[in-house]
Amino acid sequence: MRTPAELTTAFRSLGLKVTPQRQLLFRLLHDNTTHPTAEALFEVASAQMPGISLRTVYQTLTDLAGMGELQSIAFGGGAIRFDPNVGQHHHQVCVSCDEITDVYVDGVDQLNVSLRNEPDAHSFATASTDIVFRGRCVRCADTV
Amino acid sequence: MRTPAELTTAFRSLGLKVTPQRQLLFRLLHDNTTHPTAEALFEVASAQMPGISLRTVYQTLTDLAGMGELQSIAFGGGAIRFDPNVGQHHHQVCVSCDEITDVYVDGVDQLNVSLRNEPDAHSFATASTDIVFRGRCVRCADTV
DNA sequence: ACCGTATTTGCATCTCATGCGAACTGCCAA
DNA sequence: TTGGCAGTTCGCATGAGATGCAAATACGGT
Repeated sequence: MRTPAELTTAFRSLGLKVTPQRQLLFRLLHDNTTHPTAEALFEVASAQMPGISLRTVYQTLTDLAGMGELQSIAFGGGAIRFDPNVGQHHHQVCVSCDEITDVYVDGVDQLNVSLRNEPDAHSFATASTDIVFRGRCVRCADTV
Repeated sequence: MRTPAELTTAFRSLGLKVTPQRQLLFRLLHDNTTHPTAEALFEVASAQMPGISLRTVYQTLTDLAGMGELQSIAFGGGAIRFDPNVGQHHHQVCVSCDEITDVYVDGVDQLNVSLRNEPDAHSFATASTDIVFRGRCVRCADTV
């Protein structure tokens, strides 16, 4: 997503207001690589702004996602996670500690997709491809 | 997953009982390609066995998934979906009608994965790879 | 500084999923 | 075939994640 300063301009030009709550969330999300849930972000935000509402965090996350500034991803772990990296990338998920890491993959568009009883699946118009690698991160590989 | 007959034997040999409810669910799930949610399966089951409990459906789905007879997959759509196809495959999801189709992909193991500031991501021990293609199915491509 | 409108907040509500215990039943053993 | 233990079913309560709603508040253009 864009910088807090750029988001401030973007929000204003859309008739949206830039409140202290939103500014805080802009800062907490910018360059954030932890793929936080709404609750997790709320915890961090609360530490810096006691009293901020979980509802506001949800609201702002929804707004940002709607503007294309955030990607929301649903892994199996219950809550939805938010990713300020909206570029073309994929994810590695550690099955042990749930750490999520952004990864970049070559050759995705060249994958050969086929249905079970047909030569190919060209009839489906793919708009995006999401790849999730599940396994063990370096740290957890040792502690097996 | 295996056939209802095979599952019956498998359950018995594990000390688990084969009830009419379970037999019905075995039948409804075998060769089922609709990737149903627990609720969806409950609806179909209720039609054939009025009074069956949603709780029982959840219970049996959990059991089957634990035995490796079902794969549970979390797309963004809220409820978890179950897939009796436990072979190596991936999914196409129609963003318009939510239809999910199994697809087979070549070359997954040859994908070149890299981190942002490192040559590769070999430090991560990938155990499985899940690919989701999002787009429009044949039917929904027309009705744009 | 004013005022209209967007936002924040807290609470209620909703969905999906699981915990729990009483009643029931499959199925092994005698 | 029957008895009885252990696994199941089922309904209700509970919990997590997320959203609807309305009153009070505050941003920001004028």
